[in-house]
Amino acid sequence: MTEHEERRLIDRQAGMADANSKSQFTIGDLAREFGTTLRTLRFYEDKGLLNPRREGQQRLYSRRDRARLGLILRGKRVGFSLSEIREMLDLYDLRDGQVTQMRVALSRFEKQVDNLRRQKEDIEEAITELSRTIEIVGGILKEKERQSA
Amino acid sequence: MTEHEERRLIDRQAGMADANSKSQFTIGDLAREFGTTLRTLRFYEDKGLLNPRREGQQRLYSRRDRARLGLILRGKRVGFSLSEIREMLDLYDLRDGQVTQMRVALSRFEKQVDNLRRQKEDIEEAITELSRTIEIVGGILKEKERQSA
DNA sequence: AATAACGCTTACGTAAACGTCAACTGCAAA
DNA sequence: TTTGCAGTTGACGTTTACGTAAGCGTTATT
Repeated sequence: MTEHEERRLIDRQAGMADANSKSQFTIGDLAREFGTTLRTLRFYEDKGLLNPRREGQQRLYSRRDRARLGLILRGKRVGFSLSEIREMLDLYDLRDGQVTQMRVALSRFEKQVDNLRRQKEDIEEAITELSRTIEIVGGILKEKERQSA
Repeated sequence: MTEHEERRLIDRQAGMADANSKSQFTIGDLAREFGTTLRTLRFYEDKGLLNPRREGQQRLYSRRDRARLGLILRGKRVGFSLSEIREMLDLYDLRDGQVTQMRVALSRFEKQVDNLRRQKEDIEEAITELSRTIEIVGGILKEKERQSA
């Protein structure tokens, strides 16, 4: 079965009625719930972000795995790379009492906010530059149209 | 000579006193003036963005080439990919009287502004989400510190 | 028995924009 | 003549986050 077909299957199913009551999840369960693909989950595992147990060949995800996946996806949304996320999760596993770990995370989050702010500024500058160009080009265009009229 | 060494050479030279009086430029001239590398200029040529003439083996850039390079770099700054830039430059070369060409460019610029606005929104959302997380984590941390005191 | 639904693995492909090497050539100054 | 600087041409490497292909196994249903 190709990934494409897999996705169609995922898309057309919804019934996650008991997602919170369950304590074990298949790879398909999680893909559906979080709107990702099987490939992605396997990829994350390959990168050491997830470690579901195996029932024979099959992956079985615990509630903890599921929570980790949630953290991974949030991390992505806010612009962390997978390797950064991995580091933080590893750190989280060490739990040296959590306080130190939380402090570390906190400072990374703050740094990332700075990054995002910088990116935002870059984009704003680009918008400004492009808008200026648009006005200039637009002006010339109008001029030309006036002449040819 | 490695790229690293090349860059050092570039960095330590400045004298572009006559950059505007000249009409011919070596690859090093342009790299210095625009703050890029030789490799980059060769790469752009490879991608069909630049077409300097040759004096034997050596590349010789005209003022027109130099202007094109300026456009390329502006295009990059505002978020166009090299292939998009290439298309627009090619279009520019056709000069069907320029008006049609300018209209095409104009609409692309406007689309790109939309893209940039969207990107900006995404970043703003990320900032919001991360800030919320920071507050939560920060709150818990304070709580813990209070307890241990 | 066949098909569907779910899962598995290996492994190559993709896009973007160059960086990094290697191995030369040409020219001028010391 | 030996450096040193400037330039040349391949061609492979890098990064990120998966997509896609291909082929195979397991259950449950039809």
